[in-house]
Amino acid sequence: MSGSERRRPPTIHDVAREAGVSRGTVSRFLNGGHNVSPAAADAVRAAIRKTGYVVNRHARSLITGRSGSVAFLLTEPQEKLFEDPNFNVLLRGCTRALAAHDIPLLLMTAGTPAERRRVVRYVTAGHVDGVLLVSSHTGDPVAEQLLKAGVPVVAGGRPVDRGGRTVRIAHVTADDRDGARGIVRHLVSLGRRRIATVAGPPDTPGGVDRLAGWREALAEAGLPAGDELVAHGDYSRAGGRRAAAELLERVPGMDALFVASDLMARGALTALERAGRRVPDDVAVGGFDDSPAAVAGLPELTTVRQPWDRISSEMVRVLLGLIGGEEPSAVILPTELVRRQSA
Amino acid sequence: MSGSERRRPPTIHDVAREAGVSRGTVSRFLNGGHNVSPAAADAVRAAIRKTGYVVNRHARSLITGRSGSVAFLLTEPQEKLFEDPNFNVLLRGCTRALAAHDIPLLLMTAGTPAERRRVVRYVTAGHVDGVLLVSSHTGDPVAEQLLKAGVPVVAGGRPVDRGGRTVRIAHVTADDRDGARGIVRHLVSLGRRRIATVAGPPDTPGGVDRLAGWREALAEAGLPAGDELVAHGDYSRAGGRRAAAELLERVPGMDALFVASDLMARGALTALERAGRRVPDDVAVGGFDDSPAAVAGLPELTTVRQPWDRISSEMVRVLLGLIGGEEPSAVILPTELVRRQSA
DNA sequence: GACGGGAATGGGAACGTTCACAGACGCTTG
DNA sequence: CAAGCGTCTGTGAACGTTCCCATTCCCGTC
Repeated sequence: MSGSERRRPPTIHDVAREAGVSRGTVSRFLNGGHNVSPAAADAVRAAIRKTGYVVNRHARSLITGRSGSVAFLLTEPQEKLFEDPNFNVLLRGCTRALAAHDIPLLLMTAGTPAERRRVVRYVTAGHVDGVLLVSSHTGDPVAEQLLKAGVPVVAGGRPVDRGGRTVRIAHVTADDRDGARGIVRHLVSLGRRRIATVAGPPDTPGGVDRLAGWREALAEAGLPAGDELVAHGDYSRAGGRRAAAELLERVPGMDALFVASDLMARGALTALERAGRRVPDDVAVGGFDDSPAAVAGLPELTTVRQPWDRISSEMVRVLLGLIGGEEPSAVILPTELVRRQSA
Repeated sequence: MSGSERRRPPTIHDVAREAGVSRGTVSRFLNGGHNVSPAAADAVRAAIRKTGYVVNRHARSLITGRSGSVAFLLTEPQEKLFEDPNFNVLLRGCTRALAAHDIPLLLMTAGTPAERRRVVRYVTAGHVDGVLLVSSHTGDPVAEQLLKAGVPVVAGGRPVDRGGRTVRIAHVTADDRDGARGIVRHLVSLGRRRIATVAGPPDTPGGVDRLAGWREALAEAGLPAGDELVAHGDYSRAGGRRAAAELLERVPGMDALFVASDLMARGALTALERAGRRVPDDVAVGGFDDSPAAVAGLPELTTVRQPWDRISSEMVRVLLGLIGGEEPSAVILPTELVRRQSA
């Protein structure tokens, strides 16, 4: 078994000979079948089956200038990939959506400056046709460089600049503000009146928009929404615990808490438990994401479901459109309130 | 900004002209620099910097027959990727290790038969140079097909056939048996005498080897290790809960429990809590993996750390060796006992 | 029956690299 | 000084595909 030679695979030439047609015809058949007679198509089909032909993507890419592959680029430090379940769900969805188009996904991370350089060089050299960009933070230098180089880029989540304004990048995102408004309204409808929030970092769209939704829902209900009711976390479990503890100290009478991510919410639950508060009796808790963390312990979290399947499939759809020459577009998808035990 | 033309990138020819040498010299410089005079090397280096040249991998691959990329292949149903944190850690490690060699990683899944066909066709067509295979189950048809086609494959974890014997695939794994023996010895040293176990599925190496380690440690200590002390889970949280509940019914007097994965252990803790058992006072619990799940709740789990960083870097090392023509080898890495609250 | 036009086909050229080979050069050795 | 050898260099060929153009064929129309 040692020197197991890999035989030279059949080429388009072999198929053409087998089918009794020219390379050109086979190539046309492979690329949509336009201007190929039914008889020729049948012959080619049979020849492909017989020879076991598979197109050589390198040769194709060399001449078309397209690689037929797409990068999934994570511009957060790599650890994030594992702390935050959302990245995983997105990665799964994109892999699946791309597989349907027979497009391979290259996984790349750009957490450090060195990685960033490597990735930018690789991508701008044309080794991928487009980039699915995932990053929760703002002012991403990679995105700018790629855009400037004319590489099709679709961001997952609303890409914002340091001022919180939307950057002109094609993107797909859940309607964070509306989702937050919805779950806070739910808390209000349960009769809660002192509703605090653990927001995300102010330099992330989730941090900004979910906080805005919270404010709006409280304003609607004529309830207080002052800054003393807001603490910021970093989307980690520990950050959620700290922020909730801070709020408990500051607002001992709070009877509900909206946390901007499920993972932080789990941390917040720990803080509430330690402080002797019962959930949901003393404090109702709402999360965001409907990530695995939502049901990874008791009580299960009432939360806002982000439509990850649709987000990932839309990201792929928009990216392929961009690659095909369409104009950048933004897609905002509705969220869904998921009621469980915590509220 | 609409019709943003991507300029034709510089080729090796441009570099050669700029440096005043021939294509051949530039190519030799790029591929190790053998037989290139220092003067020529300097000129080429400068020319590359000036032109911003990046090698066109497609053209290179076309002639070398190598793609310069590697697939990370998950042969479990995709959902597994998200339920089981180990896959994530492995994925991160492999991405990082490959990045150091400037080798892109293609993420592929082969959960369904259709996906399997697609992947096998893609890989055997030579579109990747090798495969990092991750699968916890046995009798993997993909692995066999790839091996038969002469594709370099390295498995993460011990690849076993239906009889539990090691299959002849290069692989890298933690020493599951030894790790299990170690943590069970620890339980024994705490004075526990009725030590049950939630094992993994019997068709996985983790299921077989960790169970064997449990048996051996108990035999050493002269403690009972009968089948009534064994329940099987499926590596999911819910499975762990069910199995632990079953054991509680069957062996009410158990004072320690070794669970073959952290995730299942978290489920088992839920079952113990519901049954009113205190951990670790009434029942000491040991896990396996040292995954994020271990510290994702209270009590934090005493567990067996798998050396994921080393596993992934060794997988990459072995795979690159295989690609370079070396013989398949197996690497078994030691584990480490991590003491926390649960035991 | 000549003509126009669309569908189908074949084959040369090109994509950007590596490989193999031939040759030039400089040094050591007989 | 010739021969031999290792180092360095340039050039033509090849990799397998798509693109482009020229050509043929068929059908409908004037």
